Amino acid sequence: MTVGEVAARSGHAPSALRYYESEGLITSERTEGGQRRYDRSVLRRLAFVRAARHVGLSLEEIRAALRTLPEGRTPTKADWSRISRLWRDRLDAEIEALEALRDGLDSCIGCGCLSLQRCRIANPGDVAARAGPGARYLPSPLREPE
Amino acid sequence: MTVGEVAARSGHAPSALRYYESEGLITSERTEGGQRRYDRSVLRRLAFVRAARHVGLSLEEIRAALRTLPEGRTPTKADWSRISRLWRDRLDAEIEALEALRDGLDSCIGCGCLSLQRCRIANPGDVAARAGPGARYLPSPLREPE
DNA sequence: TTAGGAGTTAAAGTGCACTTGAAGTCAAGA
DNA sequence: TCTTGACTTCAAGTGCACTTTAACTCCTAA
Repeated sequence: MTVGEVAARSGHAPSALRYYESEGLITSERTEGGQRRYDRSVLRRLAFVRAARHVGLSLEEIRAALRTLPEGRTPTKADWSRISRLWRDRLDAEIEALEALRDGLDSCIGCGCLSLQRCRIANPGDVAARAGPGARYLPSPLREPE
Repeated sequence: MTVGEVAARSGHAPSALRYYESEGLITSERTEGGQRRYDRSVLRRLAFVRAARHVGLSLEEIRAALRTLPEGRTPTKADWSRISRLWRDRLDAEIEALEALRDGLDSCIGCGCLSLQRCRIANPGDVAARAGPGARYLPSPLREPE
């Protein structure tokens, strides 16, 4: 498949495909003339990339996840499943944080207080405290500013 | 209050305070010598800014929200409450989208399929379709790429 | 064979939300 | 008064994830 075909079928822009390749997320063969030709399997990788982006993973993290795919053989369902199961935890954590924020709204901001010391919304260290060294890539809405 | 004091008490870096002022989110008086002096009310505005950022609002949106505060009089609880009630809808939408994604994981990616045409995770147009012209500022994990 | 749509590269640009740096000024305590 | 830490501005830099541009080459249908 050509870049244009993959772009159309995957929904990623051609420039994004080249970028992903430069970042080591996907690979391609080349024709004599130097044009890219993709294996069908790239579509699944790209689907994974898109889904992972939606879950809030950075390209860095996605690259790390894709690196755990087997080199020689075609990835199986179990391979993809193993990788994507990690998202579950992440999503649960995000949902939990958002729910805490939402419920806090009713009791705290909903009442108009916005107390600086006590309010967990205005001062969400406790809600997002997990965003320590190990949580660099939490999606921005939940990430604690420096 | 000086910049340093506000920074310490609000948790925003001094550079961020200057940036917010340049962006019209907060204001300050000046001393004879040109240094900033802040009113105590700026702390509440900054608390609002921080909370709104956590909810995923852009500075542009926060500025718009702050513009609806009364010019002349001190904002009341009702004023803050009115503004922050909008977040509730946003949070609900986000939580809903994340839950759909999470539940989809179990049935779809959990099984390893990642089907391009049918999978709502790999191809989340239906989940995130709301990210049309009016939803520019959905937090990145839920925003649909162009 | 040839026109022209599709592809190539490297480098620069974009947008957001800031931070950093340089060079200089202010203000408060000793 | 003097020192020194805190402040000032403006411009440039940062990080992520790409997109755009320019100048050029490839490949396929007519």
